[in-house]
Amino acid sequence: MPAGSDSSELSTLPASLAQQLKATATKLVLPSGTAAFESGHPCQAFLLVSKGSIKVIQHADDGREIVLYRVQDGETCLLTTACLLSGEDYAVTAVTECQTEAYALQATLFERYLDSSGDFRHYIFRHYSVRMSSFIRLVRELAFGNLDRRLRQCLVSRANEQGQLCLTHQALADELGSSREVISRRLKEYENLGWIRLQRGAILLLDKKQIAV
Amino acid sequence: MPAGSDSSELSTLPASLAQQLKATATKLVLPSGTAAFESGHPCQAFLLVSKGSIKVIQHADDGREIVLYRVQDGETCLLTTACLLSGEDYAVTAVTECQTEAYALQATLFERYLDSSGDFRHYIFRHYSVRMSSFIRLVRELAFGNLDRRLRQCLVSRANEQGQLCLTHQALADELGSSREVISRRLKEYENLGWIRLQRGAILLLDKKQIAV
DNA sequence: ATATCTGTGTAACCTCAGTCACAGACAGTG
DNA sequence: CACTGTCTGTGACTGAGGTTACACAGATAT
Repeated sequence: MPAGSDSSELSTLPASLAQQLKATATKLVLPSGTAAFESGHPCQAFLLVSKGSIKVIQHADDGREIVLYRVQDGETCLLTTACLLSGEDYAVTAVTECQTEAYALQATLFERYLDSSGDFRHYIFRHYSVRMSSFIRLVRELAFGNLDRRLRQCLVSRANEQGQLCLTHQALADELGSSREVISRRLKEYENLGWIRLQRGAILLLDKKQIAV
Repeated sequence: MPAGSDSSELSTLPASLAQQLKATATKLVLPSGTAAFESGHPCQAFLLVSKGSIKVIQHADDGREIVLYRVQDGETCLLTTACLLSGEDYAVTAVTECQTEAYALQATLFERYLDSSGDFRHYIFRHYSVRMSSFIRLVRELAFGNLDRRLRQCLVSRANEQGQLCLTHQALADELGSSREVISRRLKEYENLGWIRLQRGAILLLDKKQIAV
C-alpha cells in the first residue's frame, strides 16, 4: 500500500492537470457501503477516487466473495478503464468502505485526456503496472499458496500503525474468499502462539515480525 | 514477403505503424522452448510477437507451475509493458512454445511510441483490457472454481479444429497448476463418459458440447 | 532383443479448507 | 431487566485435490 499513503487528492498528478480534471468531471460523494458499480452493468464513466476507499469484489455463486483490490486516495479504478476501453460490461462489483469522494469523467472526456495529456497517460499506465503485479501475486497465492500465508499478509497490510484491525472474522473471510469458521480457527491459533490478541470486532497484532513471513 | 504476412503480423496495428515498429526494433527468432525472459531478471525491451507463441508462467516453490497467459501472433507481453513502466524486475517466466518470431523494442523507443502514436497507445490499452478481464476470470476460477471446469475449458480452448490436442497429461497439469495424477484421473473419467478418447501424448475430443460447460 | 525413457493408470493416503451444527458472549434496544 | 441481533469458538464431517508408490505400455536407442 505505499502508493495510497500519498497526501491524498490525486497527488501523483501534476497540480494543474488535477485541477483540470476536477473541473471537467462530476464530483460524487458516496456514503459508506454504496455500490460504485455492479457486475453486469455497463461502464459509463471513468472513476477517480480523491478520498476514501472502494473495494472491488468478485462474487462466487455460493455467496462467498473475494476482494480483488482497493481504489483509494488519488487512485483510479483499473477495471473501469479496462471496461471503458473494451466496451465490455463490468464483471465485478465495487463497494465503498467508508464515505468516499470521487470524480466521474465521461468516457469521451476520458479518451480525450488520454490522447492529449502525457501526464495523464503516465498516471494511468503506472497504475496498470502496479495492479498487474498485484494480480500476478494474487494468482500465485490462490494457485499454490495456502490460506495461512494470505491471512497473515492480510492482517499485516490492513492493520493501522498501532497494529490494530477493526474487522470481524467474517469481513476477513470475505476479503480472502474463505469462510468465517476457517478464519476464526486460524486466528485462534495465532492468538495461542502469542502473535495476536482477539477482541470483539477487532484484532490486535502483538508480533508483526512473526506474522509477516 | 508475401502480401498475406499482414494477416498474422501485428494485424491490429495500422500497416504504416507496424512497418515503422519493425524497422526500429530488433527482430528475434527464438527456437521452441527458449526462455524469452525469466523471473527475477530486469526488463530491457518491449516485446512484440509477430509469429508463434510464448507462454507466461508462474512457478511455485514446489515445482508446480501455472500458465498465466499466452502471447501470440500480433500480441504484446503485458507484463513486459508493466515492468518497463514500473521499472520492476520480471516476476514470471516466459517460454516459447514453438519457433517464435518477435520484435524487441528498446525501452526508450517504446516510451517514445507511447507518447507519439495514438494508434500504438490504443493497441496497448486494448490489450491491457483484454488481459485484465482474463486475469479476473482466472482469479475467480482459482478462488472458487473447481479444477474440473478449468480442465474442461482448457481442453476445449486448446484443441485444434479436429478436436485434437497434442499434449501430455503433465503438460496439462503444468498449464493449470495441478499435478499429473490428478489430471490423469479426470481425463479417464471423461473418457469413461465418452467425452474424449485418450492416446499417448494426445487427446481427442469426441463431444465438445458436453465438455464445455 | 535388451535396456531405457517417457507417458499413462491406479490405489492408498493425507492435508487443507469448506460446511454443518450448535453454544456462548457481547452489545444495543424496548 | 429480558430480548434480539451480531460476533466468536469449536467439534465433527466431507470432499477436492495433492502425494506416494508402483505397474505397465509404447517408443527409442544400443
